[in-house]
Amino acid sequence: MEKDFKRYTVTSALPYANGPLHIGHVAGAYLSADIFVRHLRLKRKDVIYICGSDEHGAAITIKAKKEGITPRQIIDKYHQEIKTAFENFGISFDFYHRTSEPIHHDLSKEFFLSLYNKGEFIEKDSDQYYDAEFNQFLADRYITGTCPVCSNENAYGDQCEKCGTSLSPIDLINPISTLSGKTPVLKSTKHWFLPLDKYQPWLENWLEGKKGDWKTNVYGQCTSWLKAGLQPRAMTRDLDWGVDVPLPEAEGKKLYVWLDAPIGYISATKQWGLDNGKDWEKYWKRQPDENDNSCLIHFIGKDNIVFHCIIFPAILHAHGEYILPENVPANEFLNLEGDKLSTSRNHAVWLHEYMEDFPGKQDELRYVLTSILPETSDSEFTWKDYQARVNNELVAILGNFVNRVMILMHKYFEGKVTGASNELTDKNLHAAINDGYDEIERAIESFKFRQASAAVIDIARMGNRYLTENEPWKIFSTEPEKTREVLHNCLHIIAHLGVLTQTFLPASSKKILGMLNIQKENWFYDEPVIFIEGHQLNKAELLFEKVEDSIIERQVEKLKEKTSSNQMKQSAIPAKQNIDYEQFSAMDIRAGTILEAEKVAKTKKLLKLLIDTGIDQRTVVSGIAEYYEPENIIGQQVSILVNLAPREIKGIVSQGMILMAENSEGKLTFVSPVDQFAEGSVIR
RNA sequence: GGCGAGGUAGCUCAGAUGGUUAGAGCGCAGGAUUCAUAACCCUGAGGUCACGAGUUCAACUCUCGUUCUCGCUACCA
Repeated sequence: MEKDFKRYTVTSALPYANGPLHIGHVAGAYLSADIFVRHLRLKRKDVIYICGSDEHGAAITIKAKKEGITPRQIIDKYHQEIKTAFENFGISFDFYHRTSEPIHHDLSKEFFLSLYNKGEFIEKDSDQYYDAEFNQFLADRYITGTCPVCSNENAYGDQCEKCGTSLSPIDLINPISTLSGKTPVLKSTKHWFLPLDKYQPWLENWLEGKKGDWKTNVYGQCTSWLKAGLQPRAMTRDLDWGVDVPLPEAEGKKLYVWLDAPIGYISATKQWGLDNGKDWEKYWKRQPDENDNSCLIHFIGKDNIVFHCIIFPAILHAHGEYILPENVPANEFLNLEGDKLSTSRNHAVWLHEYMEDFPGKQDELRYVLTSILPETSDSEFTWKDYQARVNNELVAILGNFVNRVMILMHKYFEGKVTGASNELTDKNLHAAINDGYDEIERAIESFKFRQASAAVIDIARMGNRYLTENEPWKIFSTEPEKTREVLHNCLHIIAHLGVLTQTFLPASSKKILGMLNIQKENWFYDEPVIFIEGHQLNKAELLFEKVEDSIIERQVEKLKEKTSSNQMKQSAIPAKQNIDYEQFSAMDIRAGTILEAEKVAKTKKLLKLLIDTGIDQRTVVSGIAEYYEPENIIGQQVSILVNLAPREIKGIVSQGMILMAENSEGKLTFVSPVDQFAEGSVIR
């Protein structure tokens, strides 16, 4: 950020209100943003930090349906849970809103109408399934049917979860509405598309200007999309949950969740403005004088890059009145104990569970996560690392330094600051602290939060060194005044640590300032550190506690239990509908043997197999290349469905299907006779 | 397969525009010390900077190729 902005509008990705928060979310989009805004506030900048729950979209209605409750109940539950978790963790939003509020619906509609009236949308009619009984169009996920590829009877309209094929509802054989259980009818429906291709030249030009300024991972991802060529994208959906499309001819239609979600940043700001008597438009709209524009920064995870760097800017541009993001410092992903974080596998450290297990220790987690933020590439959280960082850095460096000084002050001077104490008398310390502030400021403003956090600890490290070099405990009996001076210098260092930790470790900062007996809501960077004559310090208390091995072991154990118990649960997916014997016997499954196997060119998963079925030798294309090497499966006996209609895959006609067993992680293994049986043996 | 990001000490990671002996923290070894939560402080060992070519007086840093990891996308029984 070269330019000095008058105002800052900072957002973090809206969490989706269908589940709780885990440390991956925090490390992705919230912690760095929180440090960033806390820093700007201490510089007395005009900054607002906005976020809220994203409460629309099909996934929420599906979840509600599954649990037999309303979408409203789902979002109320998770909105509250998420909001509380953020508060406990010390994420300092100026406003945390939710997209189900009327003000958001109104603004989203206004936004849509504005684009509509400018003629920015392309209207397109297409045939979609319609449930006559429920009198509504069916979103892809509301249709199930037989997958044309793998014959799975429970494939969804957008995807077959068994074989992973991306589908369109039209592809399904025997489509069934999940609402009425009846066969839906095809009916023409109109949708409004945003012609992203039309904005491509403008986007290219705009993004070109961000080269070198934006992180390479973000910029690279954007150019990757532009290179592929942008397509018009539907901004409306046939859904019953979301923001109504504000057109008379669009009854029963809702705005696409990715249109309304980012507008949520704006509507939240609007509500904040109303509540606080502020002019929200100054934070979002282009001002008559360009230098008066607010600096818009989106903090997100890398999965959101395309929406925040391409689609939303295109929308803002099309609207015309709004500012565009100055930067989108997306983080990569955080892994956990050698594996990806996974909500479905329950492989996660949930924020609310951490707060229960480690009450009052939010700063410890904040510190560890800040130290390992996935700023340039994926990074990894392990409990052992958590323990090491807390014990070796927070306890041993920062906490220990403060404690040493406080104890010495009380031991020698009854905790009272007297004599020359207004200023730091050691020039080297003074210079080093100033350098520290500069480094921290530079690092934060170029989104290098790990470096900034380390710089704070370095100041404490310097304090420890200063203490050992001057050894006040040795010289007290002979040079009490020198002792006093050394300790007072240390107090200045502690005060500066109290100032600096406000951004990173807000709760600990309060403790530090409390020990120094300084009452201040905020300690701005430009306020001097001065102790007046006779200033009485409070009692020393420990800032951080050592983390014992047993605590870490328990957490690691807990993680293993959760993951494995979840796998057990997942292995028991519910049974499908009953079929009669005739349907079963219609399938002709035989024992066969793989004669030849080779990778299908230009694919990752496909193997082309030649199978001896006893009846004949035939070619089958199978998506098992990720689990089997071609040369290792020659001679492998398999079960093969021989009377499946042939299908052309990648230009090869696949005649039949190999039966595979699949676990919850999608791993595949052959299903074959236990004993070697002759080719062509019937399986039933 | 296409595209993007990344592969730097045992571990986690830094290393603008190419330039003398490649850095930090942790871990490890040794020393010093006792004010402190056996913490602090000092010293040291440890890397052919994924691999192979090329450009250059000079490459971790630029170009090309190979390979591995992650992501997006395609294909997917």
